[in-house]
Amino acid sequence: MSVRHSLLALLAERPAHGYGLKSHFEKRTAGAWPLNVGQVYTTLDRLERDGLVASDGPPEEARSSWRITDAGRATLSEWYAAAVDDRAVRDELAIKVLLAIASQGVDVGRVLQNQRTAALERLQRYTRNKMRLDPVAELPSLLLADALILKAEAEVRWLDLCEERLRARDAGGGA
Amino acid sequence: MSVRHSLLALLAERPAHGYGLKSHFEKRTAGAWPLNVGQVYTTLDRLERDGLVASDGPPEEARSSWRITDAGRATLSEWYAAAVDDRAVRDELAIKVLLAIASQGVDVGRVLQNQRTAALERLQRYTRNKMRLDPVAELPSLLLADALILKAEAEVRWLDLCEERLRARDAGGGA
DNA sequence: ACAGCCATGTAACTTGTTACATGATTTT
DNA sequence: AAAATCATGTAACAAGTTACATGGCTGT
Repeated sequence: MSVRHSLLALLAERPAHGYGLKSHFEKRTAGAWPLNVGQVYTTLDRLERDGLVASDGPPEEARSSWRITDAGRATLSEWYAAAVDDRAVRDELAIKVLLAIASQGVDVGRVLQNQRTAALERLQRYTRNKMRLDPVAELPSLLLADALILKAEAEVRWLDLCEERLRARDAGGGA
Repeated sequence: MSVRHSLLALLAERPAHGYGLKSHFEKRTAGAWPLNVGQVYTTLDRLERDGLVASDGPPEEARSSWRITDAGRATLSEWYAAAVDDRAVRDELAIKVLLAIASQGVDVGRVLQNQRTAALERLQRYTRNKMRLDPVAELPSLLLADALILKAEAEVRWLDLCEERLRARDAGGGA
């Protein structure tokens, strides 16, 4: 529900029209996650349906301006107050590896290596990019880079752990 | 697309019926992500529509058995070969923090602290649970615990970094 | 004039997900 | 006999996403 809540967050600061929200979202998230404009309009419709936003003047004005409602502010507060729970979302990598391990005929080592290579590439890319950032003027981009780097590092570490534990099992784990 | 591909992976080993797939999935993923049975049936219908699975004998038999098709095996191979890309999925925590930072009237410190507390709780829970596991008999559960722990640790570290950088900015960053 | 961005909107679709109705089989 | 588990399936919906049609405005 990132898009929904993000639009609420942006509208809580000031009213805006659809296209503006797209730009704002992308600026705020440092361009990491592009947002199709169409999705802004569909999401706004759904937010309006749920009473969380309202359009200011669609009758006369060409581009209607959207504003957040009280209910919208309440929903937004809940979002900010609630912690994001990783386990609520299925971890595709973990699932894939666990399935690969238990399956016959799947080259687990290959899967792990592929993923490891990709994660290392990302890691390099993020790190290279991070160096070019100004820590004060580009704080959001910097924090984002930190997040992506830490996640990629954790991923590499996990993949290494998987290989290690599998080697241990295949070596003498059963003897 | 975890569920779709997971069902393909399970059917690649042996044909099964809907309810069996639910149990297999949950066993394989160490019970971390429960799967509503209804979703298995809807997903199977969609996989059949796409020609990736086929039902064996729905005419006479009460419970039809599903098997994977050649196209299904091809799709599965692609899935195993392709690396999961973190950035393809919007990172709700990162988005929330970035929006909070740029918004006036949002207590960023509170957001960070809430999330940190929740992450530490998870970390403790996962660690406690991990200790009870047998490294050879419960390898999947162990790997899963590793994954969740590493992710939670990375999250805590990132939240600390955020606080640190924000303090630095608010202290003398602009002077 | 033309390219490119600003701007709105809709139709169609995907995956995920739940709630509900229904019944067979197994265990206690 | 009752409770639990096994088993199938459908209806409805949420959220995300894209492709397309359409037009205004701006700078070259």
